[in-house]
Amino acid sequence: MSNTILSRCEAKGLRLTEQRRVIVSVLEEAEDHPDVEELHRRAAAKDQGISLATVYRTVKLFEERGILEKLAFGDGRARYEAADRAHHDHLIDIETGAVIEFVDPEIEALQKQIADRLGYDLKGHRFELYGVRKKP
Amino acid sequence: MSNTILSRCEAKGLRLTEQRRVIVSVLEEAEDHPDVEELHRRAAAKDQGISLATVYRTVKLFEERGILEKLAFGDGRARYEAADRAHHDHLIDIETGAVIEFVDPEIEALQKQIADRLGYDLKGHRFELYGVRKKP
DNA sequence: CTACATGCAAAAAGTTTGCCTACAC
DNA sequence: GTGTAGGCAAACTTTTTGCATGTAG
Repeated sequence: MSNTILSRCEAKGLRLTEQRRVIVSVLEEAEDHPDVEELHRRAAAKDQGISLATVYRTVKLFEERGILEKLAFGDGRARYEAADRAHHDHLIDIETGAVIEFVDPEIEALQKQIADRLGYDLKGHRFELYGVRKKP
Repeated sequence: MSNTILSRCEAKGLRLTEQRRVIVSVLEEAEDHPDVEELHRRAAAKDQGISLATVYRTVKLFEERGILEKLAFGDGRARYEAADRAHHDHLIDIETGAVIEFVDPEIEALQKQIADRLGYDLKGHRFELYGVRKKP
């Protein structure tokens, strides 16, 4: 089974306009966590006519449909990443804003235990650590 | 040693104006995670003349001085809590926005291990889990 | 053909700032 | 008395929305 953002859009019956295809390709290619303006910049580089409003409407739609996840890292901007990726967590550098992804099997297991204890289901959960780079 | 927000303001030599005293008392009394508008509402209820701009300036100042921590839970608003409280983490209910605080010694230890491995110092770190309440 | 998506510009919502007055120290 | 804080309103930033037009299915 294909797990691309595009295939998930098709599976949900979303209308595949030119603009959405471009935004999807930008998302597929992104290896970082661009905010909406950055997504727009990259999309507009591929296809001039895309408006910022369309990018906002598209990421919001994709989030509602479970295709993207919205992240909030404390600066005032929303960031998005594909929701179907293997689960991972984030370490955010307080000073530079850099985001490091990591996976730790033990912390994954603990997350489930804690959520269970509190009566919660970790649908779309994530783990965010905020720190500063150690001086060597 | 007293660890109230007020005593930390004094320790940092901050000028204690009437408005700051009121905002501090609102923060001391808060058991939830009010956003800035809600802080302003509560502060204005105690002392009419406090402006929203002052609340913004005050929480920003307190954050810079390490007295408060800024939280971002995905809605577009900043929330603050006292930075000197015993460390704890947050479980955020995706559907209702409710925030549950919890502490787990194992996850605390793992956080430090992971940060160490990645070369980070967990200054002002926190742990946020996003989930949905289980249907019974 | 028709419902839905887009562009543009205006409006909202949240936050910051300039300027002048007021007050803590 | 002096430098810093506050009030007010304007500005800024991020996000949403109304409306007329375009287009995917």
